Amino acid sequence: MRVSQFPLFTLRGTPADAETVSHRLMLRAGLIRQLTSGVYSWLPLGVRVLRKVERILREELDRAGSVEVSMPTVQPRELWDESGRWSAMGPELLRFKDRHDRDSCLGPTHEEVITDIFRREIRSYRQLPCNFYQIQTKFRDEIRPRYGVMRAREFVMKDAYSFHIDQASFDETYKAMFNCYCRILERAGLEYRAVEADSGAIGGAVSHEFQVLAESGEDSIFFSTESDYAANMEKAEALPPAGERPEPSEERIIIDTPGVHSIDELVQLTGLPANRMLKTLIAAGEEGPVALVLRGDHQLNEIKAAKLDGIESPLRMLSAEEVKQALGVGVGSLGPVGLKLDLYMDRSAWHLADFACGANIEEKHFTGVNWTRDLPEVTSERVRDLRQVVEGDPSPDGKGHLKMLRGVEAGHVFQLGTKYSKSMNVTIQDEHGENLHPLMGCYGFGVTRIVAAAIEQCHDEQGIVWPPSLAPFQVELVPLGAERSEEVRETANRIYQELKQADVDVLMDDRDERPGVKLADADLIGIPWRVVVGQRNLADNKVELVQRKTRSSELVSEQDAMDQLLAIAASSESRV
RNA sequence: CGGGGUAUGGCGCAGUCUGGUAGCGCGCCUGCUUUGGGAGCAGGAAGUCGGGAGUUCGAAUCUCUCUACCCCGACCA
Repeated sequence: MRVSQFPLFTLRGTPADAETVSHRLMLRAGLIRQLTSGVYSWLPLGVRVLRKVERILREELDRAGSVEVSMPTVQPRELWDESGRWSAMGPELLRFKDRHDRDSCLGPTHEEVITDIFRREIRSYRQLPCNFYQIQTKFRDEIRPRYGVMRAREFVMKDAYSFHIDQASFDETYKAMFNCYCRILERAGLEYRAVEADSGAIGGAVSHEFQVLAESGEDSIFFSTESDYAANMEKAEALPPAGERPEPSEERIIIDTPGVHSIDELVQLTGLPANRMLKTLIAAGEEGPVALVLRGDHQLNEIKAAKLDGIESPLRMLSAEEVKQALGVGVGSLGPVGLKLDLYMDRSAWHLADFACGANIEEKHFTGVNWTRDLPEVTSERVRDLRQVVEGDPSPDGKGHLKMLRGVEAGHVFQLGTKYSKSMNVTIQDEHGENLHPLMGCYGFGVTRIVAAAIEQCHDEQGIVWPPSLAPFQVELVPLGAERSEEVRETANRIYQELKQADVDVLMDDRDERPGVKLADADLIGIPWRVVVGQRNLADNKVELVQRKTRSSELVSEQDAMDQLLAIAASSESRV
């Protein structure tokens, strides 16, 4: 393409609203423009990147045995009533009425529709397993869209759904899809980790997220220094501390702690470390408040807490006022001693001896407290893993220690079990003529999001540095001063034609702009290879061949440049 | 939804406190010069100051109200 036919829409300045690198660069490079909150148009250059992503997805999904379909965005309420999600989804589901006053919604995901297709069309176990995917625009009315297309309300997702007669069949497909996602991200040229994830309300033991590593990622992922273990923060298990709990060596004493309402303040006042203190949090329970006791330096993992027996669902922590009202003491002075509530203790908290904690008396704390000696009624029966892991914790598989990285969730694969096949009354006859609810798997991948994630991971001061497989073009041809030099013009046109004939994706910047403008734009839009044709080097029969990633450049003959580019194009992933 | 902000040519902003009829930089258009890292000079186009209501002789500026967008928290591809 020629820029005169394929406008670039690059921006010199930085839009004020864009905070993250990828959002800024996507606007500056002319990939996207915002229409309204969380809703973006894709400009020509951006569309080409989307097509590259989609192409990889289609090839790999086809290879994995998934079959492409296309389902509607507009969906009738009745289907969602069947699955129960019309009421369960909440305001994230964008609802509207059509002209006949029928309730409808824009699909945030397509379990209902695919299940409906399945139950109408599939009758026999002989037709299983089956696996369908689509690449399609989704709408979720996010409370707070942000970071450009990273968390948009309207976005493109690849969603796939599989159906199985038994667990073995599901496991096989799950594994195939897991590997498929690994291949996709490898082909995209991105650094990523597949991590164990919590499957949330959907249930099912198996769930993995595919996290593209990036400093600015919204998710924290933990991995072992010495094994394959990797999990997101919600899921990562905190093991009990090693060894036996030390014996008590201090007397319990009560101290005045005026003005102390937090662990930090207690550390200040007493000089004791936070890891020798307890913090006591109060959650709403089914039969009154429940206390959750953690070590002072640890954070509650709300996903883990939500799964405790007797805890109100969804998890709700009592406000400071509610605590005061229920217990007659402020949140800053709570502790397990003498607390007449159901307790859950974190493993690390349970391992402490001679610790400090609130005395359940306003502005008083204990020091030298010990579980069994001072709290004989509390037993290990209520000890759970409640906290968030931190770097340096032992890996849950017993090998090595945990380190943390930030990631952007690009994909998520998990099992739905019979959630939809039951609620939507889908049955399949097995070989004995028995009717069974098929098992389902579902596999999501953020198409628009991964473009942002790729830029988060692949950029420098000057702009985007596309992995070749995602780049909108393979080669950018930059003639300098073509208006003044017939030789430049002819050489550039010749290279352009030859590359096109060789089926190399080439963009020629044929604008009548100064060299600086063209080169700065070339850096910004990040095409992997650049050929600069200028009078200066043509005098020596040379053109300049530049690699965007390394910024390394060499002066070569036109023929050498062609040979190198054709070799690169042939070996890389970057053809459309 | 709670908390905090912003709204003035295409983009980024000043002007608002202290009311007097809109300005700067970039971009855009024309011409001349320049031409290997975001050119120079000259000329030019472009704004119902987010909407509505009010106060006032007079409102971008003061008051009320509505709306949109952004940032911080819970959701998720």
